[in-house]
Amino acid sequence: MGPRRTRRPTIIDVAERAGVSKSTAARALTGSSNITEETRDRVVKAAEAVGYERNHLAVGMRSGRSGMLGLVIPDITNPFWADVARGAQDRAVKAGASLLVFSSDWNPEAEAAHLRTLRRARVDGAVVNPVSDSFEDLDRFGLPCVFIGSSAERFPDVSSVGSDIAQAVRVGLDHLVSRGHVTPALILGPKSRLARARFLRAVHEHCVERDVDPAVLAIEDGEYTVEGGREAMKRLLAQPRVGHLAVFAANDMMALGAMMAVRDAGLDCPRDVSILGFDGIPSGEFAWPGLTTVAKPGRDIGERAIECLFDEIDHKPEHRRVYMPCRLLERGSLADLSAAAPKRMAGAGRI
Amino acid sequence: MGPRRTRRPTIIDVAERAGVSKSTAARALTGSSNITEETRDRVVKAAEAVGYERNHLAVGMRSGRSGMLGLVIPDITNPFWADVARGAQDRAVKAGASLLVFSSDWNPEAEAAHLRTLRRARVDGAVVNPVSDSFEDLDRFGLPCVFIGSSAERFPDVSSVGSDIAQAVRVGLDHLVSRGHVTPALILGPKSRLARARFLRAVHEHCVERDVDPAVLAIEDGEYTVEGGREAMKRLLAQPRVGHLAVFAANDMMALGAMMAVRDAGLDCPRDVSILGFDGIPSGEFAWPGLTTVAKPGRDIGERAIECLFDEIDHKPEHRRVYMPCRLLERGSLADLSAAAPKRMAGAGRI
DNA sequence: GAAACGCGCGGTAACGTTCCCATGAAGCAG
DNA sequence: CTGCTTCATGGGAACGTTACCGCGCGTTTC
Repeated sequence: MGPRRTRRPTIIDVAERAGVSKSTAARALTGSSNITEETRDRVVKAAEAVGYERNHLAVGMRSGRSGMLGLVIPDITNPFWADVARGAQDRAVKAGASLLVFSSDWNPEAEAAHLRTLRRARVDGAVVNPVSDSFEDLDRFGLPCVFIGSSAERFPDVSSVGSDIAQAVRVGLDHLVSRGHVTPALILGPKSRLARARFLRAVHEHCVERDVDPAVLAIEDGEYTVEGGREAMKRLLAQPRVGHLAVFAANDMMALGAMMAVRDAGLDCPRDVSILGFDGIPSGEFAWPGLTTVAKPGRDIGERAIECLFDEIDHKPEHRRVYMPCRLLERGSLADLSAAAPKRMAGAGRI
Repeated sequence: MGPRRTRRPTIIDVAERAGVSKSTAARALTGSSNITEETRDRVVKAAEAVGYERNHLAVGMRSGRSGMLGLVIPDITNPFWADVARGAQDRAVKAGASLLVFSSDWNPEAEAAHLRTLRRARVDGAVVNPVSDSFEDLDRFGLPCVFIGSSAERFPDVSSVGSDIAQAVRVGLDHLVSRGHVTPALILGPKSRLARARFLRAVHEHCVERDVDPAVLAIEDGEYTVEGGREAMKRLLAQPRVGHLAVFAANDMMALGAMMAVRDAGLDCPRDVSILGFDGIPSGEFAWPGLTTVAKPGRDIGERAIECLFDEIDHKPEHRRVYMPCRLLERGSLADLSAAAPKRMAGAGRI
């Protein structure tokens, strides 16, 4: 930027200008004791005068703490992970640390490469959404580490932060029931995914509590994408049914895809079909109708993960597993079939 | 992670194990010349055996290049900036560098603080979307720097990368015209914004070329938000008009808000009103109808900015101002009123 | 056959910081 | 007045790496 690209002032420059040794200058600047108030003043003034800025590289070398943290997520472009990154960033900045952010694209090799880079950069620790199945790569990391997400459960020795799926499913189902949808159909992810099993287990538990036979729930699987949701919904609509259909999708993208399928079939959401999503991506707000969904607290998860990482770095092994609560984001994709409020629906239709 | 948190091996450990001096080990590992193939092999083997990983902090100290770059954007949560960040990230990784990412929240003080942090971290340079109006903070940065975005034009001495607004407006207007909308209304941002003036100037130029009087175009202003767009569209709809209304919004959020206003008024998009957006945010895909828009190449901008930054770092002052072309993202929010293809419209309605 | 040269390698300094220890002065008690 | 403690300060080492210089050996060149 500026025309001059000159040598940056070091603590020695400061010391010379203040007429003290570099040891004294360092003491003054780090705020340690055993120093005259007058000397400290002189040093601080000198530092300002020459525009001194502590060299974090050198500090890192000397102290073994670089003040940098790593974040490895699948894709910063994905709104959920952007949210996580933002939370992590804010928390790191608050503690005076910097964040090195990497996207792995769900690719184990890229993940391993990024972890290597982080190690070489001498980060103090890292927050990772593990995509690799092999314990190998991740265990080799050898630095303080906190995992994010459901897949983290494969690694019992590592602290992890994630959303509370059981609670989220409960919130979603409670809302569905309160709107009169007692036996919603489910659109789930591929059978290979751990998250699917957890989701389904939570649904079963909820059903048992409410004396509903889980077997009556229609279930369709699909990829965690718009297309996957669209296809799954097509199959659901092809099944014989009476009256209103309610669907709980395990992912907002699938929910949006399902919404498209409803439109494709010439039906209306929420009049004919109610859709509940899961994630809380911003796109859901602009769909028509707005997608009602159970929102994961991405930002909180990011913040919390960094906090756990600090504990890990300081060898305070307190929380090993943190599950953050999700909350309902009510928009317009659910019909209200409950006996308590049929007027609202009817009214809306007739005005 | 692992139970052991032991000292990391240094190049000296490698040298000892290979039975050479650390100079030789360094030569072998940096791939420089003047070394026997056999010795190099021995050193490399030794390095692998002890699990050696070069300490980038030390390298940075010695060489004055930390291999780290900074990225300061308003908000990583914003899809456009996430896209930029992703591009920057990928390009940095490709060059073996790491990216320190910060969000400024359009707050000049936060921006200044982040720039200070980057300087202390000894990054080799930074890519910044400048929010501060004052040249002061930014000029003080004193490191190689590339700006992103239209506001960068306030700083003539700094390289910048942005989208080519003139070209984008042209693409948008050409598409509108090709669909039979010759005199679209405009929804623009606040008068205070630089981007507004640029947008409007491009529209005028286009009109002059096509012998259209720019004065006939209806214009409404609003904040760059959904609500701003909604209000602006309300005002447009309140004006007397005959037949179909076409609108070019200067921002996707505003366009989505406009779409809502159309629905609020009991009208249909694209039957009664056509809407063209500008940005290319993913949410536009899930709106109904899908939002046709002129997409900014966020990822390319990020990549290109990092490339410029490398040039800046290497003192190759080649491109000072780079404008990246935008492209049309055709979805469903435009009616086709052109004489050339009325069959498609009619056909779609009758089948 | 001696000088010159190239090449592989080792020793050392330096990057900027902080921590430990030594030094000397001042204060204080015996 | 002496011996002890206290305290501000300075000197030096160390963190891990690489660049520079010099040394010895083998090869080439009149």
